[in-house]
Amino acid sequence: MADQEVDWTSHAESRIHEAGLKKSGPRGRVIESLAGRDCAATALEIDAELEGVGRATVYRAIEQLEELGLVQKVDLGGSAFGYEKVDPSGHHHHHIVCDDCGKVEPFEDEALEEAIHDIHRKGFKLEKHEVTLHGQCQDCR
Amino acid sequence: MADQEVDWTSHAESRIHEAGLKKSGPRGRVIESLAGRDCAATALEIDAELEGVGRATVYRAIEQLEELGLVQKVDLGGSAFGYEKVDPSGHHHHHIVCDDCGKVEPFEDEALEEAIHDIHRKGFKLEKHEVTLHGQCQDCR
DNA sequence: CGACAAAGTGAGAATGAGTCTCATTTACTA
DNA sequence: TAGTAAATGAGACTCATTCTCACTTTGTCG
Ligand SMILES: [Zn+2]
Ligand SMILES: [Zn+2]
Ligand SMILES: [Zn+2]
Ligand SMILES: [Zn+2]
Repeated sequence: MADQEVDWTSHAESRIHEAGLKKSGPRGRVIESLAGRDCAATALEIDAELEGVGRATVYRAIEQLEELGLVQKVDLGGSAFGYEKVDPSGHHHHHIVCDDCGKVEPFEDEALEEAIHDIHRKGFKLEKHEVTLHGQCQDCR
Repeated sequence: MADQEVDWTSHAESRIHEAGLKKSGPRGRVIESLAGRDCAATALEIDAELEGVGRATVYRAIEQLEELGLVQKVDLGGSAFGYEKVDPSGHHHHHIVCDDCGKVEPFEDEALEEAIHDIHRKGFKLEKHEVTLHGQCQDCR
């Protein structure tokens, strides 16, 4: 387990405690599952991975984590959304999707972040952003 | 009806003909509906607008148009996807979504487009991109 | 013109992700 | 330890989207 995972897990647990929520095993396992990945997974993938944890609990946990800004929802082009942990430092990545086979790869780009940071919109308080690049991967050319 | 709509409509109809597809009234009405909007609508909104056109036909038409690059799918954060016409010139916009009320506004940003254009990814042929900014609109502050 | 094949269509069934309900259990707090 | 609010899991439910299928339209060829 990498340091970052430990950090995110305990960070998540403390934010949950600060929010007045109770400690719980099933939600803890959802947090662990998210901590162990470096890119997005669907709610049903997590549900399938966690035997003995109900679907409703998985969705609820993800929802709570999302409200606390600990997890973000990402559209991976398929039929289900993906969810991935949010690094408290603000460090993040975006995604490239192969529209043929569905493969998803994370990427980072500083110039892109700057361009987005410079966008201001009257009447809107901007909080986050999502960028998805679409194309074809090597295997599908 | 603006010039651009006429252009996109006939452009769409010819591309459909070129693709070996047959002329059809119901699909024509779906094309009209998309032509008449300058931002995204959901499939069910279009279906509701077009009395006498079956749901399956609306979805099929959108799918065909999407495959021909005439329409693009956009994730508006809600439960359904939006679809909007693609200008053959390549001119396009992205979206700002209010996560509280769901309001969607289009925006354009040249610096953002340049930053995206400069992104290259080994093993991927990039074809399109989607950018969504999230925040709160004035009414929801 | 017909006649044929391929594309198109609409009603409704089916699918599948996500949400809701509710009776029961668990965690904190006084 | 009792009270209270949060948490849980099974399963019912919703709703966007896809699929099926019998039937119609379109375009082509003779
Ligand atoms: Zn990711
Ligand atoms: Zn970013
Ligand atoms: Zn738009
Ligand atoms: Zn763009």
